[in-house]
Amino acid sequence: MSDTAAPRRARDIARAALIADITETARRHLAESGAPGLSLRAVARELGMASSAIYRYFPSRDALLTQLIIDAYDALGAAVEEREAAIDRDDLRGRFAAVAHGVRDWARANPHQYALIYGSPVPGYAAPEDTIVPATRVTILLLRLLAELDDDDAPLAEPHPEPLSAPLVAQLTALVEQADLEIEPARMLTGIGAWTELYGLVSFELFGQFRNVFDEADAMFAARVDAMAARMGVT
Amino acid sequence: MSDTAAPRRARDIARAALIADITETARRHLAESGAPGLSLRAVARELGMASSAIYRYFPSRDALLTQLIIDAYDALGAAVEEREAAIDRDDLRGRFAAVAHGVRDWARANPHQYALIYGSPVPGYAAPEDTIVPATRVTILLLRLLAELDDDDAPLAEPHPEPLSAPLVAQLTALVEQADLEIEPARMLTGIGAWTELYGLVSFELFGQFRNVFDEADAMFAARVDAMAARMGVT
DNA sequence: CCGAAACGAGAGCAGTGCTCTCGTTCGGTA
DNA sequence: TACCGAACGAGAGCACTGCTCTCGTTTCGG
Repeated sequence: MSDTAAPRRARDIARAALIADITETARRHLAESGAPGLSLRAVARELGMASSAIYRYFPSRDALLTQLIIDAYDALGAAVEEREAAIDRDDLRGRFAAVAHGVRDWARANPHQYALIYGSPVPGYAAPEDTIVPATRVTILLLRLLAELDDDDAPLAEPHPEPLSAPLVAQLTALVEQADLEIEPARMLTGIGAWTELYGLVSFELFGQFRNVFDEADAMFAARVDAMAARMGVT
Repeated sequence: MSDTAAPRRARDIARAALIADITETARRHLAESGAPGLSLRAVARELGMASSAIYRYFPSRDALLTQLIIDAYDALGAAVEEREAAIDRDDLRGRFAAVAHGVRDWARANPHQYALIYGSPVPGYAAPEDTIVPATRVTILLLRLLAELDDDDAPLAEPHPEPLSAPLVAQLTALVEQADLEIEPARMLTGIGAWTELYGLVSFELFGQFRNVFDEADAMFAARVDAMAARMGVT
């Protein structure tokens, strides 16, 4: 998947194909039963191989889960990027809405994969480096939007009663520089707020926190997305 | 715990004490190893009893988890209520900040319990009715705040480019009536946004989504709480 | 062509949730 | 008070898990 070395020898091709089969089967099991229900033995059984043979391809169950996490981040990123790319570049409001609704729609269509990447982490499990790049795909879309808003000098519409403290401004500017963009600190902070509210809404809906509160959350979500965009300065 | 029938007979007292012992031990294991690592057999072992004996008191592992969920909601609710109650009633901003920081501080002190109630739900597990009342304790504090703001006619400071749709207004007013309070729909919606952003921030921080982004989130969190309060009309 | 690496299968270990059975102990009632 | 059923604790056992180790077999490169 992330292997850059081109498989030359026949055995390597077979190996890559089998790895793909394993991840594909595992992904299907994950989609049906969730991460806790993902059983290495069940995957092996479905593929008609001994459970021990799986360990020739994945050193542990965690390694398999890591692959699924990367795949999930990539699938989410691809889905959202595609929706955002279909919007007119000048329509900043439409682009933000595309990102927000893209995240929600993908999450509702793939709840277990969403839970895998945005739910509670497995206690003993430390996310390896391989996961951080695909994890940023959606974030980057939002950051670009913020940068374009900054270009336009779009007026922020979120009140900050207290001026931002110097250390916080330093943190925010460091983040912006790290992304190689130009976004004023206050807008960056507002954007982070929108980012977290977005995932808060989706998580609440998917994890059942809106049960008996918003059994139908479409209108509420759309209105919140509207408000978030306005706060960031999208007209 | 939630038993209202007073234990009279000696056996009932012993039974209640043993149930308390089991939940206490389980809670400790949960705090150390997280929900997936909670083992009925390990709890039994520590209590010096056969694993099968646990089933005299909890019909299943899920039932034990349910008890822990209720306890976690209650612990969070109690912690936040205490902090909020210590603030001058007229200081609405201080009260909101107390709730927000109370949630975050409790979550950071009890990450596994927080994950248990606000993380990804266990796939096969359906939250029983017993959990919904303790789950609302923090929410009720926020709703009361919103109602007081409404009393004061505090001006909302969140832009809503699109007027709220009629069905959404209906949903919101239904929610407000259900809580037996008076809150105008737009403020209710803004409050829900703050509620979700609050938990989004805490979840992101605890679940590692802020790794390499905000390794130190105190200032950012405080600033966001400030902004949320301002949006709802807290001066 | 031959040896080393890769591979698949099977047995096995330690652990899990849960069930069933079998004695024991307790406690309300006759 | 004597008794009988309910509550109880322990142990064995089932089906399952992740993971390891061994032992033949297949494959492929020097």
